[in-house]
Amino acid sequence: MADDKKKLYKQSLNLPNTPFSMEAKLVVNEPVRLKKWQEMDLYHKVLEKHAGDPLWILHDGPPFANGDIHIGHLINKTLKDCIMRFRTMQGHRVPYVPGWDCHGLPIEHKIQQELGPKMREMDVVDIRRRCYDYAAKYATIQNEQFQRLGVLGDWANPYWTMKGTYEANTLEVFARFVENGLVYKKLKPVPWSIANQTALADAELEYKDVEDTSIYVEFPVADQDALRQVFEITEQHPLMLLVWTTTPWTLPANLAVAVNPDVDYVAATYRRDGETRVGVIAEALREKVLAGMEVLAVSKPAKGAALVESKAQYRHPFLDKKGIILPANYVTTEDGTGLVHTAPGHGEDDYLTGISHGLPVYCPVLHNGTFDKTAPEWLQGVVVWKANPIIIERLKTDKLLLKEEKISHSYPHDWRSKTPIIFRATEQWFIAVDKPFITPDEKAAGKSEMSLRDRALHAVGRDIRFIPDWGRARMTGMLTSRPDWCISRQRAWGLPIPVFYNEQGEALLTPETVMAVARKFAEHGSEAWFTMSPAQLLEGVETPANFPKEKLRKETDIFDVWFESGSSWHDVLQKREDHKFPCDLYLEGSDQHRGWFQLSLLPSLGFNGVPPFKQVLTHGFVVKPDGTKVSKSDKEYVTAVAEINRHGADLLRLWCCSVDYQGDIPCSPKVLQEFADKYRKIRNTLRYLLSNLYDFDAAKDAQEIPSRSLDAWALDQLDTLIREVTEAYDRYELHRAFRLLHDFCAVQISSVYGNAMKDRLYCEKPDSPLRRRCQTVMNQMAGALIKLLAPMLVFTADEAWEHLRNRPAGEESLESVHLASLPKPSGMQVSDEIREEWRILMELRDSALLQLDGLKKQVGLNKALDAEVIYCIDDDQLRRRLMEYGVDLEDIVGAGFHSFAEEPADQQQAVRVKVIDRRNDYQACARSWKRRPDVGSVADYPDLCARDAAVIASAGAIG
RNA sequence: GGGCUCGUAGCUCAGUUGGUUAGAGCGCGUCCCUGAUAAGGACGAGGUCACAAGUUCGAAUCUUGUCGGGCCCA
Repeated sequence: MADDKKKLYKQSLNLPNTPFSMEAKLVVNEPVRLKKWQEMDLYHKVLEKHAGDPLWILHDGPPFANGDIHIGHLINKTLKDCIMRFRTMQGHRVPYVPGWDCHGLPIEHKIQQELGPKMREMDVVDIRRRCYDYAAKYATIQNEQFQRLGVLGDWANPYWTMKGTYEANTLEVFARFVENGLVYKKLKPVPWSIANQTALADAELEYKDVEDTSIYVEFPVADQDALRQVFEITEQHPLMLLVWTTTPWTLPANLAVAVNPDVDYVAATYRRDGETRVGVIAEALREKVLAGMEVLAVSKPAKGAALVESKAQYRHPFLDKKGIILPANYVTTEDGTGLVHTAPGHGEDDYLTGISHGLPVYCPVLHNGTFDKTAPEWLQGVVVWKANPIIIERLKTDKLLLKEEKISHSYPHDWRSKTPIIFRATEQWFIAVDKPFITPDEKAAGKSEMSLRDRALHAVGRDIRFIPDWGRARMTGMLTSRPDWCISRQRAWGLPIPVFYNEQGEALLTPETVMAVARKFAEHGSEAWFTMSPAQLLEGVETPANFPKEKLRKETDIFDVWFESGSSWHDVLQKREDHKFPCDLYLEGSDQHRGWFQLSLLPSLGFNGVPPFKQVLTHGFVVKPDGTKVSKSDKEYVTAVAEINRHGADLLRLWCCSVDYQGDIPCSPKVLQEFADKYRKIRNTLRYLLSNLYDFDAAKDAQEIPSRSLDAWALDQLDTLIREVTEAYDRYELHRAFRLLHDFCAVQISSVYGNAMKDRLYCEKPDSPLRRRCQTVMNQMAGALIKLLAPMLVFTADEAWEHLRNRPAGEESLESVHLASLPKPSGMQVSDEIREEWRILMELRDSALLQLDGLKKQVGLNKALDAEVIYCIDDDQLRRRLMEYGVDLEDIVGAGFHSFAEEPADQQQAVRVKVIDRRNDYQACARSWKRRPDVGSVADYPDLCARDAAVIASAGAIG
């Protein structure tokens, strides 16, 4: 009997109900929704929806078309997508064209590996065809994987740097550089494989520990007196620079000796082989180098800078020429003598030091590793590796070898032939960074010439916004120190540099010739370079008399891939419809300060005179939970594809948005696993809201919200949330947006408001104003939350949107939340007085909860519904105001009943709250479970409180 | 070795111009509810703010250095 009644009462409640399931089943459901979006062409629908809105463009940096996407890609694309979706909802038209970097060494190597030795017999066109197919395959695979992540974009029309039109556009940029006079050719040392007689890229070097002979050589000083003055010595023994090298064979190319201007040097007098000599050496290394020798005297120290200033020259140890002393900061006192042998034709450092002081790039070594005719006769035709002992012997004969020793160090090797490489100066193409130029527009505007470097520094310093802000300093540093851009590579898989040579070896390179080739590439792709003759390629262009078309030879070098990817703004922003230049945002990992950001900035400055972007945002790198970097062989390595298949894209997206991307981003499978709780909290909160709105019809049921109510408090909290989340998104602080949203679900809704509203939602008559009021607020909450979550949880928000019965005005029929706009705050005005009341109520709530906990422990009061909350106030006015909150005063802590007492509160507070166990005083209502004095007050329903009796009575009357 | 950068509870984050006992959510522990139920609630324990000096009446916050991590160079 009692059980029957219980059942009956339960059936009379308005319990939550929704088809929006608790279990997300993201892995199963996301692909279904994705298909739906693709079928309805959501991307273009969204663009159409915003047809009249201003453009906002994020230009996509192209990932390399190689392998599956990893967690770094996932972070990058998720941040992009999230930001673009926010901008869309904010009221922008946001077209997004993804792209891929398709040329380059890694792909060429993969193909080499696949082909093995037979590659040598293959035609370059054939090899390139295979490279193309390989890149196309992975660009397509990654395309699908990015779509699976939920990234919205024009996936059917991505840019590929290897497409003919793209290549032509890159050449168009190059043509402008030629026109501006910024392209030139000169010698530069590059890693060179003697075995394969080819230049190598850095990525093709393999460092191995080897044992070499290092020698200490005495370089006789030519202006002895000048240097003696520096050290304040008077003895007339021969003065020598003591120079150390691990590559004796580069001595024939020696042009200078580098010293560190800040290091102390001394002149040490020593005896060797019966002769007394004075050697210049770094103070810190004197004892080590001269150990075992008879040292007679050591001079006062002098800075390296003083050596440079003395302008003293030295005689080359075995050639009839003089060298100079140069300053270089990279000179250390770790090993050697502190005086570094400098051969600009044989090393990167040497080269940079040399050219900055006007030295030629001299390299007497031929492509086969032998000395050429400019080398001394006794070395001509000798392979450099055989030259070491010959040179050492020669130095010994001339008594200029101080000592020799074996040294074990790491030395680069050609990873194919496994042989040590050499640095050899070869002809390379460059872009001048310091040469002033002017664009036609600027000329018309009466501006003056400026170099690429100055333009870049100006733009970075003033015009571009960096997020985080330190990106500016980082890029400024890199721009300040960067050398001219070497744009040529001696490889097969890339964009050919469109230069022709006549029989005299002179280069033909004009804007017209470049554009002629560009037209062919646009039509046939860069294959044309290999399949067509120079005459065909130059169709429509007159060549000078000394460049007869039929006698021309084609350049074999290709472009540095950075020049291609760095010209993407031209292909996408300037050539595609519905784009703009410059764009609003470039967003990549922080390694791209040196990479794509800088190498997009320079081409754009050369072509347009202005940067391609207004803002640059960078994110950090994924690290293991202990903060160290992940490698592919690591157990902590997280595969994006596997994790999406395990957890669903939304969970990973949410995780991406929850971390502060400015620094390192710790990640592991475990981290993601644990993150599922946060997703569930948000999902369940949405579910709770939706499930209490099943019978709500905003058009008829919506209520005014009185200020003195928890509803108004909740609405105000929602307004704050909307404002703060919007602001966080707007500042790209996604993790802040996430935290605000999550905490709102956990605290404001789950713990406070949702909990307090249960009694009225369930027990009141369905259409009671109290209940409808709450539903009015919950409906607002659901709408706003779903929208604010949409940029992050693209699938879940869309699913929830389907179950939202009362959508915001004007958006009722939208098929997807992604077509909706940002929620707006209710605009409700709240007086300071009300705000103070809310503050007091929340404080009292804390106090009451604490007291409830005490009663639970002391007397076993387990249900708050068995307690009464007494508000003790002696301020009549305040009491009257609080009374307006009605049942909120008990529901806010889940109590069964509340009352007021005139007991004075203590001095500290205006109001005090007292919680009393009423299990022995009142009866509990059988329906609402509230324990209160009015239970049994309606004669027909002795087990119900007055409210529930009325509800049942009216329901009975209806039924 | 250089440039830039990061280091606050187990985790993810707040900490305004230096100013009480350094906060939140999650997780964890204990308990409650069983009308959000593979849910929900309450309470509680967790921190030498990487370390060390210094400036100051007072430092998570400013300065210098040290240690450890990351990106980019060399």
